Amino acid sequence: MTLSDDRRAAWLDGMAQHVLTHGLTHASLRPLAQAVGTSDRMLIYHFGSKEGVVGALLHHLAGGFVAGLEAALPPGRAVSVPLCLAEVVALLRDPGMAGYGRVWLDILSAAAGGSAAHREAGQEIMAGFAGWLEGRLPEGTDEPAAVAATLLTLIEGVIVMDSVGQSALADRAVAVVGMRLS
Amino acid sequence: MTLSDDRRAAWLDGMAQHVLTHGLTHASLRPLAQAVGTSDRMLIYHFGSKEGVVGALLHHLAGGFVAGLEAALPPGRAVSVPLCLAEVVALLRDPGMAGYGRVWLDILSAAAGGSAAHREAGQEIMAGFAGWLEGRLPEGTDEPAAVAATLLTLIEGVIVMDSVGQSALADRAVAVVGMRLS
DNA sequence: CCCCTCCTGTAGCAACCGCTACATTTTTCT
DNA sequence: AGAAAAATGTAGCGGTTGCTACAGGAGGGG
Repeated sequence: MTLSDDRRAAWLDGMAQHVLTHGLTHASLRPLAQAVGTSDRMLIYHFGSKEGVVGALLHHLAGGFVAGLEAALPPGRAVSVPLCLAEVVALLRDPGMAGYGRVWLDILSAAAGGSAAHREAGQEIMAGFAGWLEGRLPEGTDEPAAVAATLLTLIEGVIVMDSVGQSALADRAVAVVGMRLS
Repeated sequence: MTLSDDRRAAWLDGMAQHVLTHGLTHASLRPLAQAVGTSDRMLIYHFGSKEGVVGALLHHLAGGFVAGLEAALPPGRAVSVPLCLAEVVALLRDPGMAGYGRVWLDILSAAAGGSAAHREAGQEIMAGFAGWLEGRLPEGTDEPAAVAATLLTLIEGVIVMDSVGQSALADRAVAVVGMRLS
C-alpha cells in the first residue's frame, strides 16, 4: 500500500463530496485535487491515472449510497409494500440524497456510452440498492424478488421523471402501483 | 432566415445521426461539423454558438424520436394494457431505437446538471412520448392518464435497468405490472 | 461598373484537459 | 549517520475545447 489508508479514505470522501455537488460528468483532475487540498500531480501519482481515480471514486460512492440509505431509514421492515415504496421515494427525494440522484444519472450516461468502469459501478450500486430494498419489504411478502424488481424499476423511473420536472406523473405512477401491489 | 431551410434540416439530420451513434455528452463542434461536411466556423456562424447548435439539435431529436415511434408501431390502439407495455418496451429495445436510449440518458444527465436547454428538451421528448403512449392505450381504458403515467414511469425505469445490464429485473417488473394492471 | 451584403476558408487565441520530466524534500531502513 | 525509497512541488507538453479576427469569394442592386 503506497498511500496510507486513512488518507486515501479522506481523499475519496472529499472527492465524493465534490462530485455529489458539482456532478461527475465534467469532473476533472485539478478541481478534484483542489477539493481535497492536493494537486492533480498527486492524484495521478497515487491512483495511476484518471481512470484509477474515477474507479476508486465510483466504488466509494457506491458504498456511501448504501450507507446513506441505511442511515436514513431505521433498520427494520416496512409495514406494507405501498408504504415501503412511498418511504423509499421520499428518501431519494430528500435533499440529503439528491446529490446521488444526479451522480446516478451521470453514471448511467457514461455506462450507456460504453465505459466499463461506470457500467460496473452502476451494477454495484444497483445490487446494493436491490439488497437493501429487499430487506425492507414487509415480512411474508409473496415473491419478494419479483416485488423488489418491480419497485426497483419503478423507482428508477421516478428518478428519471423527477430529473425532467415530471414528479407529478411519477407520483401518480407510485400511487397506482402501490394500490395494485398491496 | 439566414440559412436555407433545407440545408439547415440536412445539417440537423446529419448531426442527429452522429449524436445517435457517438453520444451527446462529448459531442464537440468539430466532429459535428465534419459529420455534415462543413466546419465548426460555419456552425457557429449559422447557429450563433454551441448552445444554439445543441438547442436546435435537441429539438430536432425530439421530433425524430416521436416520428420513429409512429413509424415503428402501426397507428392504432393496443388490444390490452399489458400488451401495450410489452410492445413499447420491445420497440425501445430495438436496435433502430437504441440510439435514442443512449442520447436520452445523456440529456437526463445534463438536465440534472442544471442545463436549461436539456431540461426543456427532456420535457419536450417526455410530452411527445406521453401523448403517443396515451393514444395507444386500448379503447375504454379506465383512467387513461393514470395508466399512461404508470407505464411511462415504468418504461423509464426499464431504460435505466437496461443501461446497467439489469434487463432481467426490468422484464420481471414489466411482467408484474402487466399482470396487476390488466 | 462598383458597392454592399451574405457567406466561407484559414489561421489562430486563450483556456482547459490528462499526463510527465525533473528536481527536491521527507521518510524509512540499516 | 548514510543510503535508499517514497512523496511532493514546479513547470510544461501535446492535445482539444469554444470561439474569433481577417481576408476574400459570390451575387445582386445602384
